[in-house]
Amino acid sequence: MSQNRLQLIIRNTEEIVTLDELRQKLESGEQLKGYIGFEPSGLFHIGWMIWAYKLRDLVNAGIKMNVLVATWHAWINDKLGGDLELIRKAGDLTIEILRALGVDMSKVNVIDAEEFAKDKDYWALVLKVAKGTSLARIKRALTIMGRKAEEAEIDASKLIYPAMQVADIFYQDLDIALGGTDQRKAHMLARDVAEKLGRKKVIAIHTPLLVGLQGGQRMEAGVDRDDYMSAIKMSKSKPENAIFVTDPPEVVESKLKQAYCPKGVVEDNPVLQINKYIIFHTENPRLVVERDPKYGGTVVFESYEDLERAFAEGKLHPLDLKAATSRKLNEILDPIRKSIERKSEYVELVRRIEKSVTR
RNA sequence: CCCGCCGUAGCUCAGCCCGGUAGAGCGCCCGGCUGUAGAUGGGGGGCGUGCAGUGACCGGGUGGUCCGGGGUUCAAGUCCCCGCGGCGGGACCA
Repeated sequence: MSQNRLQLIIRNTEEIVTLDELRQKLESGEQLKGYIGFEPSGLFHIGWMIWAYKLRDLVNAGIKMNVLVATWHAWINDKLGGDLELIRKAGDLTIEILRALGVDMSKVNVIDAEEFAKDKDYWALVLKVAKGTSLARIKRALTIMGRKAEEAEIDASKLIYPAMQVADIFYQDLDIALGGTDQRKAHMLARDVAEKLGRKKVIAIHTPLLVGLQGGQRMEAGVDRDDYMSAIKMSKSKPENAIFVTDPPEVVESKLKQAYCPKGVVEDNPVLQINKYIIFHTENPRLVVERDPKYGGTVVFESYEDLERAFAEGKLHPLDLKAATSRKLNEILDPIRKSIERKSEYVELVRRIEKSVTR
């Protein structure tokens, strides 16, 4: 039984830090607490489904999960034009989509980061964390440092961000922190500082990240304004880099059609990755490729490995792969779209967020 | 979590590679130096004492669980293993 729980927790993850600790905690039989934080920075893109499914797994494995709606954090990172009200709403929408994705939200504790910010003890923790590390270490944990951060204008609040992330974890007194591998730095900082402050050392569970549709860059919800401007300048027909769960079927189709997917190339191939991390992670992990008999006829892949091999060997044409992927992905997204469309306020909200991100 | 560097006197570090009596600089303490106080006829000087001051100065002195625990060896700061602590870097993608 506990073996099954462990399997449920670790399947489809990129890494567990550490597996031994997780195994021990599970065996201890105590009620474990975990969390995932997300920045309401735009629409829910399909890359987020990876951690959403993992959240579902953790809930089903009996872990008491908190979902932290990181409104302040998003605000610090200038998301959605720094409009805190809109950030809050985007958070609500995300929660709604998690529900639609099959996460049992009745068992999940949704927390607004603003609740933390109201408590002076929280800020005391932030300071203690800051005291327990070095400036160099904090800078290293800065996610935005990745890009052209050297020149980028960076206000001082962004230096506080990592300390807040660590304080978030301590404040909730967690056993498990869930996130994409981009959260690794923050989680590791939390583990290091935990030793110093005599706090619980969280187990970090990291899910893989999806590359953007153009390959290379990661699928990012809040498309950078400058990037976007230069993108539309260069070419009007250039597809956006991400597929959102709220995209209509034909948009999904057209985005995928234009996605980076050279024949036989596996590396950084977004279409393959969608199969690997989403389609083959569902309860129905198979891909049906319908083809004209003159191209070899319909094939069914029962495992991602088979699919990748066929593609690498050139036995599967990118167009066929894209078509099949669109069909399957739309099948998966359909119930989510429907549940959002049922409420006109959400439809309106999607439109607003869309505008705000890209403007 | 992974990798690397570091941990030796109060402080900054050398010594470790190549095993054989633990070092330097700074600091600290004592003195050298300057000033000053002090019942006696006046004046001068010396010494001792107290107090104060002073220097990239000169003497003299003070300095150590060599991070901890094992191991190898006749002998460990030095070599090997396991830890702890500090720092820096890495960690999907760029």
